[in-house]
Amino acid sequence: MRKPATPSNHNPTALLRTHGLRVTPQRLAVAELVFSKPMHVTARIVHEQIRQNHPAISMNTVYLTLGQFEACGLLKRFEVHGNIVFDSNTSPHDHACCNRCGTIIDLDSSPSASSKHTVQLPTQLKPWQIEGERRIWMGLCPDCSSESVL
Amino acid sequence: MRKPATPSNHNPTALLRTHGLRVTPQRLAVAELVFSKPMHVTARIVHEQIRQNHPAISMNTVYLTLGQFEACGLLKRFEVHGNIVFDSNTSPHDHACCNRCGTIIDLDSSPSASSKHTVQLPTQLKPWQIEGERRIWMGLCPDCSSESVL
DNA sequence: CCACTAGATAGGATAAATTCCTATAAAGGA
DNA sequence: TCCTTTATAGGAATTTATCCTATCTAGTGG
Ligand SMILES: [Mn+2]
Ligand SMILES: [Mn+2]
Ligand SMILES: [Zn+2]
Ligand SMILES: [Zn+2]
Repeated sequence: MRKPATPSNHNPTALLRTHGLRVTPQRLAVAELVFSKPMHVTARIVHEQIRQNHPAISMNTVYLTLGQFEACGLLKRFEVHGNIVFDSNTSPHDHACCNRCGTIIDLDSSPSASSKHTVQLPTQLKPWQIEGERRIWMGLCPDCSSESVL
Repeated sequence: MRKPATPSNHNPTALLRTHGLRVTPQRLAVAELVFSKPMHVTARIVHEQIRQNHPAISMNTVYLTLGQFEACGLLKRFEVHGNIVFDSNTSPHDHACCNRCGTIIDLDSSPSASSKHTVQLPTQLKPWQIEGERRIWMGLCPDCSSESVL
């Protein structure tokens, strides 16, 4: 039995090729990082991480690469506290963000997540061409919440 | 019968005094603008508007003033497309934002808006200290939607 | 009506995030 | 290996928001 031909998300090289992106060391490094597991990253964080192995990688490349991954549908972009955050979990879900430490967590979809989207579209948005919906809970995470009591 | 003693929202001077803010020409001008009706404004927009009558007003003053109004509970702050937006409608409600022209509209609260908050708090957020929840629908407004077809 | 003081303002410096520009480098196909 | 297209690094430019400070003033009390 041979390996399946379908490129796996765990094979960054194949993933890039599948989406018509040239396989460069920088792009590969970013892919290996952000697709290793579901995560929320900013360009700055990616840059800091990648620089450990690619000291010369530029912010520009990081921005371009993340933007391309988004264009391919491999990442979703949202904003929190004025920063652009890229999410490698591309299925629809809500977030909670800690106002103090910046931690962002995924919220499990409600039981009827998919139906919710169609059912709960507000009447006023009928004439709109809605592309997406974003819900963020703001507050203090358990750690910061307990610290603030001290 | 005399005028009621309760300061009205339509009397910016009284509104400022009520909240312990000195009545300066700049502050008054900002108050007259943002409290004249429900609106969504950025510091830049407020600055441009106020400058028509107060050519020397600084962005710093605008930022400070809007921040103070927020601290008083007279404005709510949220973000969209990386910009800070101040909302003079302080009751809880969702928004829709046009990705092309930037228009922001208020969405009528769902029938059980208040109960929704307690009922729908995700289980995962039990250990959190939630301060608020933001929901934004992104897409194209009717105008931009029809233009994009042409 | 005047003087005093806490608070407000203008303007400039600073900071941070993102985009733009361009010459050079390199991936991948011929 | 050569060639064309695309990617990259680095820096400039833009944008937004905050910080700093000297000056000014609203409101208070004399
Ligand atoms: Mn997520
Ligand atoms: Mn609103
Ligand atoms: Zn936290
Ligand atoms: Zn529009």
